[in-house]
Amino acid sequence: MTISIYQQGANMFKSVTPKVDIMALEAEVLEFWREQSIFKRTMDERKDGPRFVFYEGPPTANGRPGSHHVLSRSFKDIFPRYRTMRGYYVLRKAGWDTHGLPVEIEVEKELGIKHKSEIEEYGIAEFNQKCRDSVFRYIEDWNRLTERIGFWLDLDNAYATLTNDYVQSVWWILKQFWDKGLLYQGYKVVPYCPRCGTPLSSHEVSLGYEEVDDPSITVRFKAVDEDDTYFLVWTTTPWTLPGNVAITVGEKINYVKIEGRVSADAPLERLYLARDLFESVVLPHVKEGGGYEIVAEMKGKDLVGRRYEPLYSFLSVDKDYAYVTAGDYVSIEDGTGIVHTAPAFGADDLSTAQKYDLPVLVTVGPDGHFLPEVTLVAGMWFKDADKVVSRDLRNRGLVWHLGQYRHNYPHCWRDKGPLMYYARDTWYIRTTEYRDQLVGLNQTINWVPNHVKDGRFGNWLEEVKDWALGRERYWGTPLPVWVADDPDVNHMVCIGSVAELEAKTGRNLTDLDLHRPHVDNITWEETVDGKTVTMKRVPELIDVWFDSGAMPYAQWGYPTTNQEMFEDQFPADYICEAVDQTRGWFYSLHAIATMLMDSVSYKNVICLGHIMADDGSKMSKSKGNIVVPWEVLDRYGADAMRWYMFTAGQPGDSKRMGWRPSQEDAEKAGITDWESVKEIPGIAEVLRNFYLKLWNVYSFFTTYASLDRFDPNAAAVPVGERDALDQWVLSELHTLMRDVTSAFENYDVIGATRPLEAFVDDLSNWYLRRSRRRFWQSDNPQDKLAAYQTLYECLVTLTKLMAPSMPFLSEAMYQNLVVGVSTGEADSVHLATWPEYDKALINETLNHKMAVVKELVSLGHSARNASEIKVRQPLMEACFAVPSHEDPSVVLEMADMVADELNVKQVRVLSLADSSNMVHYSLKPVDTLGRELRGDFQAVRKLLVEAEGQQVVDWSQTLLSGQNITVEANDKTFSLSPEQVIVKQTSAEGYAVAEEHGFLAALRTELNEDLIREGLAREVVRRIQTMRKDADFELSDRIAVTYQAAGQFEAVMNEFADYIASETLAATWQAGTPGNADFIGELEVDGDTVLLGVQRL
RNA sequence: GGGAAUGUAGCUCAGUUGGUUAGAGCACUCGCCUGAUAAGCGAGAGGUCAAAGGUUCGAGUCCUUUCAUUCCCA
Repeated sequence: MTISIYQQGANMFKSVTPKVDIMALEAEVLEFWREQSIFKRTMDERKDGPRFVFYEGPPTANGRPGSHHVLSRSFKDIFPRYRTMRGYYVLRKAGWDTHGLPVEIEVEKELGIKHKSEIEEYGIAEFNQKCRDSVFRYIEDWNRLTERIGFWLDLDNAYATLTNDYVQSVWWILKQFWDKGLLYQGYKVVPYCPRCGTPLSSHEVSLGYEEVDDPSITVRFKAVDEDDTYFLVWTTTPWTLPGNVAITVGEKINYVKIEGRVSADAPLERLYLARDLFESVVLPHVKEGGGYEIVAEMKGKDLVGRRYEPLYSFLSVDKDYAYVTAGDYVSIEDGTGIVHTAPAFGADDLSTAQKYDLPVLVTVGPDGHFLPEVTLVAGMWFKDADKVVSRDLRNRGLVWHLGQYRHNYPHCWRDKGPLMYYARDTWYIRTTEYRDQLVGLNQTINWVPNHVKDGRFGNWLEEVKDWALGRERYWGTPLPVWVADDPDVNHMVCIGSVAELEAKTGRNLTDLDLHRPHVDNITWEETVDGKTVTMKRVPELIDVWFDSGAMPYAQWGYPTTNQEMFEDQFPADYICEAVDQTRGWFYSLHAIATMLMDSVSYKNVICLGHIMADDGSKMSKSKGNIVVPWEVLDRYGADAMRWYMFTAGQPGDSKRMGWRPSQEDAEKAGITDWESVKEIPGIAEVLRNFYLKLWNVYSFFTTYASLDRFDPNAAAVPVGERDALDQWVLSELHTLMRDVTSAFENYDVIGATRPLEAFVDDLSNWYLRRSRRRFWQSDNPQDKLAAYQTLYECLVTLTKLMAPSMPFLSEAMYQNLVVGVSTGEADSVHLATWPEYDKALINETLNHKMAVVKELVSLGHSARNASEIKVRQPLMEACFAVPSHEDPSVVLEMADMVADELNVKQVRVLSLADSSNMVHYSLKPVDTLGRELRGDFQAVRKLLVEAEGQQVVDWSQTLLSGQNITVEANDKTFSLSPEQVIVKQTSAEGYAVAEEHGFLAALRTELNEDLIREGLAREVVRRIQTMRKDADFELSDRIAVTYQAAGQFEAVMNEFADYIASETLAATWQAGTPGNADFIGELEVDGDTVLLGVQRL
């Protein structure tokens, strides 16, 4: 590899320019990883290490990967990289989800097929082959993106849910459930299109909502045990009334019995309905001469069990029915608070039927037409029966009110016809039997964010329903149940492996494709109770979520193959997907592991929010607000995009992402070169504020370290003998190591990333800025070495701390800083050992002191600003005050640094004596005083805060000298200690001052001749430096200076000759005409000028 | 219709068990510094903490209701 930034074997840092070509850097790192097989080595070299198990939630490769996949794949990558550095063996097997309806729909579109029946005409084998061909259509895109963003995943050994090994494992799991009696057949209400003869997925249903007018009918259900008394029931689907088996109330809802008549000529009657709906719903429909009054009140639970006369009795019924049931889905938003219940045509209705063991009356056939037995509407299209049933009930005096109701109702997205909620016979898994285990095991899982555990996911488990497993489709894992073809023989078997099938059939089925129609063609004969029957497979496939939830076992083909691999890799330590998987993969993994292994299948899970468009709306192709990941990567690189994903917000929150300006806005504004102006501000900021800042520190270090031939293997200067600034930055570094490590251990990604930004800022803008001169000095080699060693440790440690999050930059820096110059170190930062912090180096007091110093220096700058005296002009003195709860001695400890930073000769703490004329005091009680004083707190607080004049000076100085003060409020006397009152010194007069939160800086602005001349000397230095820069001299070039000074500059150029010469690396320094120098410049201050000539030597 | 999450400056986000004058970065304006920096430093402006009630000496934080957005379920 020809990598400019790595210089192998030279035993010397390669000097790095301040400019970085991120694209080239990342390409080179990728090439390096590839050539050295670094990813493979992270696994090979840790084979004997402790296990960290990661499961890849399989995506489908029949669509292109989007930005949200960069999000999830970055999060999937960061913890395995961290754990690898901690010495763990992390096997990272890729996986692909390949089955399901979306695949079929794609193929249907391709073939121009509209109806399910056309698939069978086309041929299931051919159709499924098309599906098989389509599922890996974009796998190359996926592989490329996965590599480009640095997601290390073993793509070469990926599992796929369509392989025979995988399907066979799924069969084995189903067989285990079958043997435990967990599989059964029952009804499930699905949105169903009777024209297409197929159920629709929820996604398809959401495509077809339309506003329609339906009948709104309020029906009298005659109570059996009371004369002239009815339950008032409301429905918008009269056609379902012949299927009625119950009416349902809400247990906690208040109901009333009312007595009266609906109109003058109507008979007297009593009606039950929800109390809250009496006035709003019933009374408006009462006609002239009618009226009702409340005669009794009761709760819904008091009505449960009451019987009524069925409206119809077309079908024979073998179970008890026609009574009042309870359901928590009953609302009093509309209707009457009593719900008509027809289990064949509503999901709530069916769950009530299952709860009460009610019959399911299927009055309509799968073709949408009524069965012949339902004589009233026999053979009629279901929707046409609304009118007939309404008319029939009206003729029988059972309709209390009939109107119209406008609402959104789902329609088939293919043929636009109304959907029918329809109970289909299907297979279930009895997950309800495991509810307690599901809930209990969930409590042991670490959820990020935590609220999902007891919120979205926990609630779902609490109310878990039996898992509807069957699908009447073509492309998927076939349900391995074979039934006798003779309806009189009740015999079924579940097949758990190909071997079992071979035993049954006596055939060699090694080459059998475990999909339809090939599996359907496998039949055999058995003798049951003396009858010989043919065993045929049931037509169903299974829910694709079961496929994905089976991956801990099926990715290894368990138990037929790889038993030891499975045991080694179960359960997962860590998985990560977006929040929509709570009822998807998170659930299917959890449910299967609970029922099969009595175990969790993952111990830690990060549940990510979605990526939204810039305005918070959904990203969609039709809106054109999709952010294509490749465009982001090509502009900002993978590290920046990853870092943005990690730091932009809480993992569980949705993130907004979009180009600004948007293409649309750019066009409106007449911008023609949108491609060159567009930005994603958040990611651009990552580059500016973190990546490039770090790069510049790195560039500074390598530049001077190679000039000075710094040897990182030299004996270390003991930390105790290093400069306070070194001790401070190392203390911050080890604090950072501690905090980042603890965040990684707690699956806290923000905690593992954001603190690095703050540290790099400190490193660059405080440590390095304050230390620069130490790298250039020539008279104190030990201090210089200490500075190099300190900065080196910071940079090397940073490469390791950010290796999991920014794998490319950290690798590039590590190669140059470590691999190039030291032997015996890991070949890649990703093979390196995670750095352990040294508790002894963490000095919280020092960290706090430096924070105070930075605050005071910042105020000093602020004061200079206010007085308009530039930093180049030295001043005599700076005075500081801190609030009473801070220690002012830090000012004196760090006096040199403060003085230098502010360019003042002397640093002082304001004393009580001299401050009284300079400072205004203000008082404030500590907040916790409120706990003691309770009701008197506000009065005392007011007294302190509003104190003025000599009073506040006396109180403040008393407190500052450590004594109590006495105040009177609410006719009581309070003695307050310095711990209970904060004294703030807030402003001063006659000085340049700045104040914030009681920290105060005051600069003495008075100048004398000495200070002015020194200021001029600095002006000269600055001018010469600028000339050096303009002349493109090298940093180490020596120069000759010739000058011609006038006025006050004459004295300055003599007095400060040595100072100016050493600052500017001037080897010769002489007065004269600079006429023959290479570069000439002029400096003018207050009318005096100096002419400067510089020449490279 | 039910459940969950979110709502703090123009934008992106912090804000510990309730407790200093609600903070930071970006963007904007002005100034400074520049011998590492695509940078840095300082100042200015910008907030009814989604809204309304309540608890409390004290609420961005706790409670109730409402609104908006998103996700899941129906």
